[in-house]
Parts: sequence; structure tokens; C-alpha cells
Amino acid sequence: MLIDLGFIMSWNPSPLEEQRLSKVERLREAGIDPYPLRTERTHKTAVALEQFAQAEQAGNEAEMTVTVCGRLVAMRDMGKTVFAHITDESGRLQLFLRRDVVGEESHYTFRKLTDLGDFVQATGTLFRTRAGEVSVNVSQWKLLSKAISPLPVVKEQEVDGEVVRYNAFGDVEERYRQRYADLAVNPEVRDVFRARAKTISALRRFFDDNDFLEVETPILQPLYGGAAARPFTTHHNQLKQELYLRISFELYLKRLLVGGIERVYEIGRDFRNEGVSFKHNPEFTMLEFYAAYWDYRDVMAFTERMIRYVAQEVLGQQHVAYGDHVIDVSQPWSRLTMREAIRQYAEIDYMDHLDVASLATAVRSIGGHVPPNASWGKLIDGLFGDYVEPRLIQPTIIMDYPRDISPLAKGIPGDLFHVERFEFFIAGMEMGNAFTELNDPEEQRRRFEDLQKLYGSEEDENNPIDEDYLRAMRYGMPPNGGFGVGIDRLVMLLTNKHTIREVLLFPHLRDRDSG
RNA sequence: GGGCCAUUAGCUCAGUUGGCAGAGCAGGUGACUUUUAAUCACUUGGUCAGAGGUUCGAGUCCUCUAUGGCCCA
Repeated sequence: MLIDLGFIMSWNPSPLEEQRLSKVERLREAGIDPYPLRTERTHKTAVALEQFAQAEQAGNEAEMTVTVCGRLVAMRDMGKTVFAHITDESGRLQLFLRRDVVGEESHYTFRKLTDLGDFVQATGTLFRTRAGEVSVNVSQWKLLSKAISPLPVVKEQEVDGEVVRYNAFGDVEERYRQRYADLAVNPEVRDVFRARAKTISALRRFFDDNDFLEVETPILQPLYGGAAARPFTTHHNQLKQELYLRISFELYLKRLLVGGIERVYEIGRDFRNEGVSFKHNPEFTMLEFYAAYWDYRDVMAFTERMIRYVAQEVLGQQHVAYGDHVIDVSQPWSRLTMREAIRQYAEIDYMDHLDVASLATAVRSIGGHVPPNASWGKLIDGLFGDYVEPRLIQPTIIMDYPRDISPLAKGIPGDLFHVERFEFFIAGMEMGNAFTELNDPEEQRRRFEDLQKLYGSEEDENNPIDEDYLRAMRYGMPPNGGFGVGIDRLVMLLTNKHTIREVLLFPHLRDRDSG
């Protein structure tokens, strides 16, 4: 079957690649399989180094034989002696090959038919060279995998204890497009994704320890909802059914509360068919949770505990270096209402402007942006995004959101304009969103219908009314607090990265013209 | 959506006023039995992102396109 992968260009070997292909031929002619089936490894490089150091400390100079495997990353050919470095996931180790030890033919093959980037296996005894570096005195070696394309060669030098790197593979676009090469030659990139994995496992542990049940809900949905966003659409051929990729988990997770699951969470991918930016990727990872019998104040307290726990688990401390800032998640977070925040940073009290026209005038008077057809709440949200959000560096909870942009949150008693909703911000970024969840099915229907009136059918915010969700709610949904946090942004914070692309292994990039 | 900047060898980068396309590393050949950004000698390698224009002549100036980066909405 012919599969059209338009973004993959056909490959024409470069001169360097031609050379390596001819080395593959020469290896085969010499009876050497460049891609053998079996590997024998006794030690990771870090383990070998550690055990040798222990033996030395114990005054035990006895010979220690190891077999190590890794990628060839440096080679210094001295003629009858060759020095080389291999790296594996644990670290880096020097190989020392002498012609009179490995034999003439093997020595020649190593010098002439291997390249940087190849994977090799080497057996020998550990010793310390005259320069003091622990090395393998190789008695036997074997090619494990021949690299055809040359990896960028990164050279390192230690100057005053600092590692200086030369020729590092730094082209941002190429690093993302060829993440495999990026990971192979820039080891600190691997650390980012280790931190990401740690973040997710810490979150999972935190929720499991707090009696939450982890679930998986549909990614392919007949209706989308739970957020103001445009969905991706797709189609099931056999069922002849239009489907959407989910934009949130909310409506499915809350159905589970109806079903009697009191604390539920999901970690997974959301898809939003919107622009890309330093904090937006078309697919991103969310965590949402819902807890019966909680309100948004319970959720606030829990959120603070959760972020402290994750920082402690991932970084070993609750102070996070981010750009020029040190963010302290250990102290109780500031809490401001939306109204207070906008009064403070934009110097508008929107409660003095209770209709759209008046508020729009006020926004314009301070030079603010007024999008066409914006609702009252949308204007407030815009003010907040422009004037407040970038200033919220230390963890801050903004509470009591406008009602018309919060269709799933419970109103504040005696307040027609606000609902029990909060978002929290760190480093000028929205990290999460939460509310006391609306559980009155009649009220929920009215809110949905209000939205339909407020936004034309063309608007992104105009979610279809999910009748099945209303049916579920009619069976009785316990009062509950719900929450969502963007994992990618949390990882950005914890790894001091300033674009989401640095914390996604394969960030979305535009198709590049292969011509 | 708008503005600015970038795109030159596998990698990192120079390229003057518009006048023969450059360096280091990597690669190749050779020397060297404790090197470590190894060193030394010689050496291969280019659709200057793509298309068009101005010009006797364009990597360089102009227009458009593509991708990326930064800033703004």
C-alpha cells in the first residue's frame, strides 16, 4: 500500500552519507554485520565508573573487566593508540584501544570504518590513564549499529570547572524538527523530559494518595464542550459519523460524579484548533479533577498543596527559578477577586460599567483593545489578559469571574454578575482554572441557552448543547469542585523554559516545503 | 492578523562599497603507543532557503514566497 507522507522528503544521500554507505559495504565484505542482533552489556558507563572509584578507594587495584555499550561521540586517533568516548544514557566513558591489544585488523576497522554516531560495544579492563581519566583498556570491541547520517559533533572543554561547548546543535527549528538529533547531542534536553515525566508521576501520586480515581474518557467525541475553544473535526468512515477531538474532559468527568465516583481525575491530551504561540500548541496535556462535596475554596487550598508537592518532588524545593524571578510556591498564595485585580492594574472598576457599551468606552479610554462583538465578560477577560495576567509572577489566585464567560460554574449568592470560579497564575501565565461546579440541570440549560444567544453560531465559544450531559445532571449530581491545569505550562515553570515547544518532544510546526 | 530580524558546507559561523564562495569543527589521506576542543601536514565538500527583478556583474540591492525567531494586536 502506498502511504502518502507528504512531509517526508525522499532521501538523497549527501557526500558524507555516501562515504558511510561505502563503509557499510566494506564492513560487510570483511564479514562484519553493521547491524548485529545481539548485544552483551555488563555495565552502564556510570556504574562502571562508580564501581572503579569504589575499588580504588578500597585500595583494590584488581582488574575489573566491563563490557559497555554506547554511541561513539569523540575519537582521537594517535596511530597505534586510539582514544574514543562513548555515551550511554547514564553518562560518558573513554575507550582506549591499542593495536597490540586488540589486534591489527580490529584496530584498523575501528580507526577506518567507524564514525562518530555509531553505536559500539567494548570489553576491557578499567584503568586510569596518565591524564587521570578512568578508561576501558579495550581488548575486544564490536560495532552495534552504523550511523549513516552525521550527527552534529559537539565538542566540550572544561574551563574553570565549567563545561564549555563548541559547535552545539542550536538551530531551534532543526532541533524541533529533528528532536532525535537534538536529544542525541544535547543531553540537557533529555533532562527537561525527565523533569516532565517526574512532574506527571508526582501529580499522579498526589491524586492517588488523596483517594482520587484515575479514569480515561473519550478523546473522539460526538459533541465537544467544557471550554471556549474551536475543535478539530474528524469523521468515522464506517459509522458515517462526524466526530470532534475533545477540547476538555469536563463534561465526561462530571458524568462520573453522577455515577457515584466521588473523586476523579484524568491526565491526557486536549486539542484546540487555534493559533500557536509560546504557550499554545494545538495538542497539549491537561489534568482535570472533580471532587464531590468540595467548593472552589476547597479546590484553592488543594491546588496550593498540589503545586507545593510537585515542586518539592521534581526540584527538591519550593523555590522555582524562572527567568529573572525566583518563584516561591511555599507561602500562602495571594488571592484577589477579578474586580479587585482589574481595579488595581487597569484602574477600571467594571462594576461602574454594567453594560457592554459603557465598559467598551472605559476600555478604550485607557488605550485598551476592544474586539468586535465582545460580551461584557469577554471585555473583562480581555482587560485582565492585557493588564493583569503578565504582572502575576508569584502564585496568585484570581477569583469570582464574570458569569457570562463561565457557563459551568455556580453563581455567587446575591451577586448576579459573578460566579464561584478561580484561575491561578504563575510567572505571568494562566496555569489552571477551577470552579464550584454548577449542578442544577435547569440552571445549566439556561446558561447553555444564554450562550447560544450571546454568541452567533459562527463564534468559537458557541458550544453545542450537550443534552446527554443535562440528562446525566437530572439524575442528581453531587455538589462538587472541579479543576484543570495545563501540564505543559507547569513543566515550563519547573524547567525554566519560556516556550511550550521546549517541553514538548515533538511540537507542532508548519509543514515545510520540501522543494 | 501586523511589524522587525534571520536563513551561506553535515554543525557553529564570517563574508567589507555590488567584483573569483571563506574559517573552525566534522569528513578524506598521511604522521604520532597515555590523548581529551589532541596536535601537525595535505585535502574533499556550496541550488548562498525558493522564485522573480535591477545591474556588465548579486550571498550582498529590490519584490514576492516559505520556514523560524522576537515584538505588537
